[in-house]
Amino acid sequence: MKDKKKGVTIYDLAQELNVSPSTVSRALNDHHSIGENTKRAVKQLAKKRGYRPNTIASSLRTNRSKSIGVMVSWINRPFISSLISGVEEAARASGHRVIISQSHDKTELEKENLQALYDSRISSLIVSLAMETVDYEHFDLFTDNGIPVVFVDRIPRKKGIHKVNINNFNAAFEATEHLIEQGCTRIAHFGGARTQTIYEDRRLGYIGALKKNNLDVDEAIILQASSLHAEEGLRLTEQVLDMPHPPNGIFCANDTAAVSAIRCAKQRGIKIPEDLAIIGFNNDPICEIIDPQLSSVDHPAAEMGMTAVQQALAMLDGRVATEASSMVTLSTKVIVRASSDRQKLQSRKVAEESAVIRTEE
Amino acid sequence: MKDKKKGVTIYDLAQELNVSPSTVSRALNDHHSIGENTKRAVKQLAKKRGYRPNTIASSLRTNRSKSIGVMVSWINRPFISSLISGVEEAARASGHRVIISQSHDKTELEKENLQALYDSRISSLIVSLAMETVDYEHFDLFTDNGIPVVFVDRIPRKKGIHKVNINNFNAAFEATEHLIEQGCTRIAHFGGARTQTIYEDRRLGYIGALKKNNLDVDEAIILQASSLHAEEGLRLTEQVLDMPHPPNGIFCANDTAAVSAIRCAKQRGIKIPEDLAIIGFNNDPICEIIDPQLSSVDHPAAEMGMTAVQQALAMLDGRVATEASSMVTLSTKVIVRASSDRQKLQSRKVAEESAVIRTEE
DNA sequence: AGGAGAAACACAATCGATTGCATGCCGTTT
DNA sequence: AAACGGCATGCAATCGATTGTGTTTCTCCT
Repeated sequence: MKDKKKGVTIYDLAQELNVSPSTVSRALNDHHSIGENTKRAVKQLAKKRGYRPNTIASSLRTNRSKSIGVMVSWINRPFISSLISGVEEAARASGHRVIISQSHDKTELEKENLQALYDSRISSLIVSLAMETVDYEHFDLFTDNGIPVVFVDRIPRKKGIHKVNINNFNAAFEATEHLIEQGCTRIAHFGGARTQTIYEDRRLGYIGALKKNNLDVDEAIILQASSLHAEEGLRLTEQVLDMPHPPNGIFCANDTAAVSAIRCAKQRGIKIPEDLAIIGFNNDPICEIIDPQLSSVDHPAAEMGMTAVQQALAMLDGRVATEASSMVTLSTKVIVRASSDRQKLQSRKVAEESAVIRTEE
Repeated sequence: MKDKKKGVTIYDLAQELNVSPSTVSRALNDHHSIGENTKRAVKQLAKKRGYRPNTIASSLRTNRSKSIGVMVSWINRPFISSLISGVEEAARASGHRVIISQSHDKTELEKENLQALYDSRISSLIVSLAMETVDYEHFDLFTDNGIPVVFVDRIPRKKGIHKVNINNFNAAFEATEHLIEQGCTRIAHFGGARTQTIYEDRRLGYIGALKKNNLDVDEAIILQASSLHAEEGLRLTEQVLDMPHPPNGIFCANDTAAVSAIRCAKQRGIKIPEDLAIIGFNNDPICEIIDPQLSSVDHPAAEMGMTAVQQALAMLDGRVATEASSMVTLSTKVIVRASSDRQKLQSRKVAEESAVIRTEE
């Protein structure tokens, strides 16, 4: 009975009800100029016939598609995949599609794929920058055309943008201070590319904690890698442990490097946390797997993704001006585990900064 | 000088070159009926004016969009996120977008989101089933309308479909036989929902290996969980270790459960691998983190994603008939690590089955 | 009673690219 | 010289929904 081949259009419905397609369209969109009876009849028939709106046609006409672009470095990383998971959930709840794209941490690829996303007429864009990226002109393509851009996690060092992040300075400060409380007097730091604000902020937070507690800031044990993967973590750990005066604590800007540090130290027979206390960042699943378990700073990854979507939607609705700037800061927690727990606290220390939304300027 | 507001269209180009829009369209698509000079002129001007095709308009007219839908259970899982990473890469290389969707392992959500993907006019669909899913009628929406569907990893128990997977039977067989070679005489198995072929096949492979080696098949130590997460792994491990005659080997259908098994056994002072040898499945990053390191079966996750895209594209091009069925089987490796290595081999055993593409029937 | 105004709907243009069907032109064949 | 065929291009319809601008028909008010 039912036509399977072609989809039902508003024309089909219009014909069957002896009204015009425009009436059907308006009825389905709850336009005020359509009578209640008509609306009811249209909607009923639409359901009966299994009408599905052609989003392509709608997009063409309105020049806006219900899709959100997501640009990240790599999808297959714990933090990023959780973030995207959150984005997908929030997007779906509001009837949006999610189009993903990877930059592989390369600016060139970021640019290319951004162009492709633009060509797809995405309604808004959520971005975590490629590690390499230091200038942000390629995002003007979107902002100049009124397409909301929300930066997440790896955000530009720039004013006048919309962003969702955590307070990296504070988080690093607290993580470092935790090590100090555990009696660490000489703390090394393994950071990422300083061109990325998150890594720079963590470095500054770390230094801030040292200074507040009257500890020396020794540049020799403040190391950075362009990519903090396992091998780099190993290399950096060996470097500091080979020093005549090695550190008794390490604050790593991610968990991957911290795990490498633990493994390297264990292999050398160094006791963790007695001789060397270690804390990471991200609270990846591996934190609970490694022995001793790794202390870390917990990120609300999925929540960041959902919040970013909400910000983007608010801009689309005009509730937030696209030209303005905004910042949502989510809270973090220092999770204390065996790798840094010299007093066997086995507890959690909560950074008392709750989520804050504020508009700059 | 340049108009920033509105995009350049083929009409703009046509006007400037004093040709018709249809000529411009054909020239850009390398249609044979357009002269070489004209093509050159059109393409040159297109580049000069920064022309970007309106994919929406094109999609409306042709009723096909260059986008691939991906439906998975959860994005934030190591295997899945690697798979998607592969999909994205292959899709981008062929000029396609990737739209993602999560089923959260629930059939109901899978159906809803599938409908949304259909409404988005995706050109093809790549699916890893929700754990719950046991009937597959909701995919007819695509197959009946000529939209290629490629199943990956968690595939239907059904003929006449297109799929990309691994040989789960063989992989499980080899993993189990590896444990037997290490001297295990009583091997437990932790599996997933038997309604999912991958878990059923692994179970059968495990049983096959036992039988071939004349070992008893004891249903009491063949356990399954609807979702093999960490807590379930712990529960199952306790269950078998509490038995009067506990196993001396465990083959887990995923690494998460295997890690739980290791931790549980360690806590009880059971020696691994001497008293209990353990092997997992997936070769997640945690395998190298846990102590002792976990043996596992390596999946080519990203490659599976890329292959699935290639299959979908082949169907779109007509190189593979949509109504036919096909299967691409990728190779797996048993990775031997400390958790099962009683002879301190520290080597890798490679399943000698290389990638095979074959068309059924 | 005359007109203002609103309620409810129809008409037709529009978004930008694609494509079947002409059309005009030139060269070649018979 | 008529006819045919192919090459290069133009014309106009089309995809399905949206929306500005009418056009009715009523109601209400002074």
